[in-house]
Amino acid sequence: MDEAGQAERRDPDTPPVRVARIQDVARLAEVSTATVSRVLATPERVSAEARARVMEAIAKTGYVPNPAARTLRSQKTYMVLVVLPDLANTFFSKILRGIEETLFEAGYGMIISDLDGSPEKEAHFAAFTAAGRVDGAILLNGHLIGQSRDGEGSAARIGIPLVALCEAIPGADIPQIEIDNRAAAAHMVQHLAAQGHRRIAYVSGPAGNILERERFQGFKDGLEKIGLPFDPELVIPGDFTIESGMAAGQNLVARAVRPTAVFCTSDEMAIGLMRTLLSAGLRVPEDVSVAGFDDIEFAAVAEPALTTIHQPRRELGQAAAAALIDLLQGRPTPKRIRLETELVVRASVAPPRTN
Amino acid sequence: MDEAGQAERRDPDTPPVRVARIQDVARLAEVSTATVSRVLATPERVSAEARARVMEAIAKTGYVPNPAARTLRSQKTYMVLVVLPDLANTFFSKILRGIEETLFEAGYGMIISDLDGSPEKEAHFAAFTAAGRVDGAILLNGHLIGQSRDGEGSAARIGIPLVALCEAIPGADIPQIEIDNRAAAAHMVQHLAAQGHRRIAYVSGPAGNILERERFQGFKDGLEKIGLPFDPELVIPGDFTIESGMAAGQNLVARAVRPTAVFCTSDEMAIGLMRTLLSAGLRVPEDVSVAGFDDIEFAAVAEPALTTIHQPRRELGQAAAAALIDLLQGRPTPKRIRLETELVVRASVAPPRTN
DNA sequence: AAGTTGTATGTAATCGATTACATCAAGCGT
DNA sequence: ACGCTTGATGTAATCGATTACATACAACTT
Repeated sequence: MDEAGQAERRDPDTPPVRVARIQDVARLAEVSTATVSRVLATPERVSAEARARVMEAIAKTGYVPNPAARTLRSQKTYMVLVVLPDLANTFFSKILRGIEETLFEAGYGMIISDLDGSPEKEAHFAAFTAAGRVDGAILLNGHLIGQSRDGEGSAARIGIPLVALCEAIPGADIPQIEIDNRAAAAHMVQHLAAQGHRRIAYVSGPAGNILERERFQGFKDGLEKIGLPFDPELVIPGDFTIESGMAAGQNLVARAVRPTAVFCTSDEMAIGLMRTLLSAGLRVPEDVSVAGFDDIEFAAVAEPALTTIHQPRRELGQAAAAALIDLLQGRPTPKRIRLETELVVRASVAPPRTN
Repeated sequence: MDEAGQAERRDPDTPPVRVARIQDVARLAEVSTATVSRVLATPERVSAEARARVMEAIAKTGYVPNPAARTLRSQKTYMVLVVLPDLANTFFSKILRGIEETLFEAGYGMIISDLDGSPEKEAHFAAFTAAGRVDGAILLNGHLIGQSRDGEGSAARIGIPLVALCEAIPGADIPQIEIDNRAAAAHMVQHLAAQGHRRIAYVSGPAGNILERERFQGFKDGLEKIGLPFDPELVIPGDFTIESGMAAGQNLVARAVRPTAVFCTSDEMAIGLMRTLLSAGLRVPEDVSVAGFDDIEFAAVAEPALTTIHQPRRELGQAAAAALIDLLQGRPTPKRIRLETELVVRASVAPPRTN
């Protein structure tokens, strides 16, 4: 025999936990291991009597199949990788919960990878998937793993099922779950215009980001629809974070001629921006109206409460997980799912002063 | 032979990805698989020449060890389970990031389980750990898996290394990483008193929660130190959520005699409470001072900016992960690590009006 | 020179499931 | 009654690593 057999794992006072193996169940139920395996995988192919005996033996022994052995043989991990750019970002947490819920119900576990802007980590996770640690992946980061934003990727070749969530991945032939960012942004501009605003600033997301591009397009669509010219002076750079929102606020405060409304492409930026405006003695919405995007929890309790675009985050997560599961189990999957957004009107937007 | 050999995974247009196996590396390097394995695990036990050949073969083939096979044989998963009560709670995200960072550097992956208050899920994850899917677990939920808050648990018997983070687990002989909630709460009360407050309300966490118990003790400690009587009337129930903070705000608004300061045991409650007060026409801090606990990102940008207790969340996560890794690798681990908190003074607390 | 020790490597058992294939009995058509 | 299908079950190969044990050889001792 090998080694010390079933030695305790660490030290003598830890009871030597013997987990039941399929052999133990088979012996107890007086069947072969094949039958036990079949009871779990394809119960209809086992006689009722044998099935009952096996089930009883499983209950008695507390048998749980060893996932490593199962994976090794069947090449299925029942694990899904979720790749996201920043775990600490509020926006993702509710999405993650939606994903987790749906995966859990289907018997899948979730492994999270926070890319953290590090190519090194990305390479690691590319290897991760390649090594067969997961059956599939949900990508929230807007590009394939191991692929530069514009270059050729390796993840597609890895050949595990992928689903893109929120940030569509151009050119990738995988299911995309998203909202209509462009239409939602246009909608917001129209709302601001309907309140009487004519000088509307735009606080952008990070350059190159697909959400940013779509929302920016929507911003311009909105201006066009209401017959306003696009003024590059009114575009303020941001990157979706609170800090960049505060910086954008400084930018505004420093201006001689200020816009009457500011459309921030994330709630975090809107809240940061409002903070700066208020600290500088400007009032929202009396002096400047502010609108956000996402409808995170804090949007409703900000002061003033934030007018924004509601994204069904939990549902987005659920839909992505469901799509991936369909893919994994060989069911047909729509290539694109678009969930509805909603304009949420709160106190941070009001008609401009008419003086 | 078995089945269809190395058939493509899904459909014919997916290139049949052949991942290199240890055999392939061994053949290419003209050594046995044992030597390849040793190069990876104990390079010092392999001659320099053989090692070089193997390394080259690994690079050439892009070999990555199959984790399922490795786990099956060695009983090590290089996976850690993180159990938390609510993934959607802002408070946890930065902690998770700290955990992930440290685990990643040590070559461990992270599986997240959102308990979501469901005993069913808990049972599932107890089985999860029992089945050997993870080497260890970090518990943020304040009790052992599969154990009721006061009852006997099964997780301890499962025998995998555990670490408790934030919510100490009384009676469990495992490393606990936390802050001194009691001292921090007392500190805040003293700060409020130093500003001149004498009627200080307390918005509690969920009943029975260990954080709540400690902070409540600290609240009473603080009162005692400054010679104020404890008044049960000034305790308002909450559960750490924004919503409960808003409800607590209603409670205050409805009172004839209001406290001059409110200490909320979470920032989320403080922000919700301020929302309600402001909506009711009360001013913060002019009419009521408000203090929080945690120092989440939004505390600094709230209006008014929130005075609170800063918790080093990332560091807490890192410390917990490091402790678990020590445990997993057989190094000695301190039974209790307490990280420092800091009182962050912002605008939401001011001296009470003297009229 | 024989014995001892140590180092490097190979051989093959092993981890615990899944599953292709073999076997066997019962049911059925003719 | 004979062959054939169908259904239930068992046997054993297999997944891809790790690692106990065996072996081979070089370097020292005495």
